[in-house]
Amino acid sequence: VVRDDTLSIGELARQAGVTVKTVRFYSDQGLLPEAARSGGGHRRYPPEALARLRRIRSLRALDVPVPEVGRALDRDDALETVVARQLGELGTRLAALRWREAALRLLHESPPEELTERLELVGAVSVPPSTAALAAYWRRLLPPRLSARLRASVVDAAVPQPPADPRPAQVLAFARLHALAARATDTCLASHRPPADLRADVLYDGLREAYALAAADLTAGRAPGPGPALDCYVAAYAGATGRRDSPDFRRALPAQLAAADHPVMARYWSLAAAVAGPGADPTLGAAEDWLRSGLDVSA
Amino acid sequence: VVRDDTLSIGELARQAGVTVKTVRFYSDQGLLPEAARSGGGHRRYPPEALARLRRIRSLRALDVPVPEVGRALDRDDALETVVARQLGELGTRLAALRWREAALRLLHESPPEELTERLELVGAVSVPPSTAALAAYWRRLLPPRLSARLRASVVDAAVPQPPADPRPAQVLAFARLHALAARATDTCLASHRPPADLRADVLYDGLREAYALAAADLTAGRAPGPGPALDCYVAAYAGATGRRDSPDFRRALPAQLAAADHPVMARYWSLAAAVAGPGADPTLGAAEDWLRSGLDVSA
DNA sequence: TTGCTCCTCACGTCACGTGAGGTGGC
DNA sequence: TTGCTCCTCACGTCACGTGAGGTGGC
Repeated sequence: VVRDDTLSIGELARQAGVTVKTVRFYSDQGLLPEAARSGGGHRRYPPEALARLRRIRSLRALDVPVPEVGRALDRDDALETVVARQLGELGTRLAALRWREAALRLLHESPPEELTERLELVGAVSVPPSTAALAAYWRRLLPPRLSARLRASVVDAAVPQPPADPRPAQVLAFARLHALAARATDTCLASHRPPADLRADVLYDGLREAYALAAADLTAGRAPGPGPALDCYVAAYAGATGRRDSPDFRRALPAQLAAADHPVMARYWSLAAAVAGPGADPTLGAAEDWLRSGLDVSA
Repeated sequence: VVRDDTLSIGELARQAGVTVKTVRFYSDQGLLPEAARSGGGHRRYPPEALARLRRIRSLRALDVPVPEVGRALDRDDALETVVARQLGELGTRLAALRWREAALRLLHESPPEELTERLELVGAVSVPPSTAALAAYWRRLLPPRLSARLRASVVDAAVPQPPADPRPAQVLAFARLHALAARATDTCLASHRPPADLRADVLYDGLREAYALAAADLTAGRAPGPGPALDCYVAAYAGATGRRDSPDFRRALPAQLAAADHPVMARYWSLAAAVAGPGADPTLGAAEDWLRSGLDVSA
């Protein structure tokens, strides 16, 4: 009797811990070489097929797609490459799942009478969440004459990043921000545009610096008041309207600022702070508040 | 002209932020009521359909399956129930994804020469991981005469729970434990069974108590030595063999224990500790070590 | 009349699982 | 001879997306 070291499909499946159907599928896909068929058409596998099948199973257990498993086994792609790619893939899916879990937890913890409303609120934001709607809101809000560089930088600073592993409260805040931005109509936004003779680039360049200084003051716990941040803030408004910083200018500024205030901005910044969570850097809104308080204090 | 307040499928889709194909699909599934068809066969939707479609989209964004969405909308199931069920569903999937991510990260951080071996190692454990193989290992390891209650309690204490959000090192340790348990053959296990005249229930009941006391001592940072834990430990062995605690018995015990030692147990317990992670309760193995050191110290 | 919208099939996705109906091999 | 294994179709899964080929409606 000639000793045959090939394996039947059942044998192979059992030793690798998969079903016969699965082995048949891999064979049909060309992932697993059949040594030959027996007289009756039964598949016979060479002994190396077991190790190969185990590697297929290992990669599949990590959810590597079947075609990619094939490429990894046949050395077209290195194992390292496949692992790295799959890690990235999984990161995306994890982010989406974490967001969904926090959203569901929020609903689960909501009082019954708010459930329907909150479902609509969180259901309106995509999963994983996108900041595109908020960025669009800001682009419409900013003066049209602003340079592309400053526009991008302001949008970037004003739009909070959704956290990677959010708490339910952060999901709610983000959803509310989203709704706020979606409700803002173009006419409503246009009515709050600054006057046409304003030098937008001068203003926003100055504000950017002022906010950065104020944020540092805030983080350091300093009380609002005179200082480089406030000087920079006032200089931005003075420069933008072709004037100079002076006691008179400073006295008149708060009323002008208040007149240009958009009523929902306070809500925007408080929601943005809630999205970022405790311990995050101060928002532009918080910096603005700190600066205006400083203006009042020094008056 | 009669004012018609129905919506076309395109209108409806746009306002709800989904594709026309999707609306068609929901309509065909009976999720969305069509008011009627126009002369040319075009679907017309009543105005309430928009709110309904938005709710469908919200629930689908949370990955609630379509049939379940239908039940939630038609009040067969309360929204709360659906949310709770989906939260559970997501928890399971998150656990699996977190495990996979840690496994992939482990492979990603592995030196190239260990990659293949580790892939096989972690690929052999199911995702999410199951403790069934480890429990089976312990059931084969324990004396057959042990009562079901004690058997379950020992297995429970000896098998580490895989962490919900594992670090790569914990995945590796769990995979190694798994391989260790899988490699243990029945004959290898049988050769380490205790003698037949041993009163297994007396021994393991006593050991359970001794380990609990020793674990508390360990957690409190107490050095090995005489005390209630050690008394309990010695009493368990004495009682199991029909003897009494005595200086002679204590002197002879270490050699007997060493003779019965299973060579891979030290590795088992160190892996089990690695699976549990830093700051976890001491393993039974750590308690055993502490007790044996106490025996040596007091000799 | 010209685009745009809308219609209905039919098929694809992804990795197998589930039968049905029949046969090989110890 | 009796189970058990193995074979090949064909179809199902889940929530749509993608065409093809044709028509309605402003």
